[in-house]
Amino acid sequence: MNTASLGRSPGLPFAIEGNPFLDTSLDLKINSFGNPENHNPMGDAAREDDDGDIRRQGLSPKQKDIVSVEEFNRITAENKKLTEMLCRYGDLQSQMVPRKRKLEEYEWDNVIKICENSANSDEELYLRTQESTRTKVSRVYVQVDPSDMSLNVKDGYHWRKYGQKVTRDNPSPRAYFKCSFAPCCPVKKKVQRSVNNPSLLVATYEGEHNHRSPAEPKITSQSFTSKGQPNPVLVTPNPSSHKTNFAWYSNPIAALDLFQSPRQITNRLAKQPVHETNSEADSIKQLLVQQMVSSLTKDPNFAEALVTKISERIFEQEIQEFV
DNA sequence: CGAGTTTGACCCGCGC
DNA sequence: GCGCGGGTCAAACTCG
Repeated sequence: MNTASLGRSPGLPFAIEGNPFLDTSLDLKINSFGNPENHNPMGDAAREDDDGDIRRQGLSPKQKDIVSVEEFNRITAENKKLTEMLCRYGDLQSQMVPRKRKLEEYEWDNVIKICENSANSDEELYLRTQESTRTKVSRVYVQVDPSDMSLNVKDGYHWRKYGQKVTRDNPSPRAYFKCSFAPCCPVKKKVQRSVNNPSLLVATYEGEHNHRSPAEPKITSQSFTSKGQPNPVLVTPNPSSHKTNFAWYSNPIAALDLFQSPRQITNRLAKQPVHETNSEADSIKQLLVQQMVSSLTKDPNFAEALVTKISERIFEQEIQEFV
């Protein structure tokens, strides 16, 4: 079973998809977290197992050597902790089912509106990752200035362009890049303008980086407030480079503040027209879902922050309805 | 001078 | 086998 078939986990707004910015160990935890049938500490080889939990007996002798007992125990404990977090989330969510709409729906709608609403920045970045089967393939959508004809997607990595082609289904040329940060990094990416929206760059990443990100994009702390207008702005590693809206991708905890209360979002939706196509909206939803999932596994503070944020929302909603 | 880009040629898989 | 189209190579070129 590959991650592409996971879809959303039952009861959760989470979809597991490929992510060029995630390291392998994180993908392991995401798979385990998103679907119990995908516990897989060894990647593709162990993924062939049809059994449920991580089971060392499902691994080859060589794989058993690689996966130490300590590592296995550590992952198991980590998964248990994450499962508990999920249970807490599920309990909280179940309390909200009688509502007209579930919190998650409000949240996703809000994320879409935020994307639409940040058009004043130099570049807007909203991402969608699209998991392929064995090789990591993910897709990133970057909205840029339509007058900017370059096919440059700033994602923190260093790329060397090795080719450009005009494809049949799109009049815009497709640029081919290889990761040049590490000499033997196998990751490639293709960048091409969307055929439907020339201001949208579509970057397709293939493979996984075998090195750490040279510099994770950072966001300004004031870009996110739970009260004010969210305006995610990226401060790239190079201060002289462009600002990019890369925010919830690089700081998911801050992105939690993007989730507004249902009432706030309803007001927001009433004021703003929807420009997004359904597919693009889904892309953004999946992006944020993935971001949240990855952060849930990667950052121990994120799970607590998520639970806290949901609790706050429930409390806030109760207060509003009481008033 | 080194690193990155451009661009025509070439390779290869696929459908007919 | 042939043509098509996507992907890659590599020499020439550009730029800092």
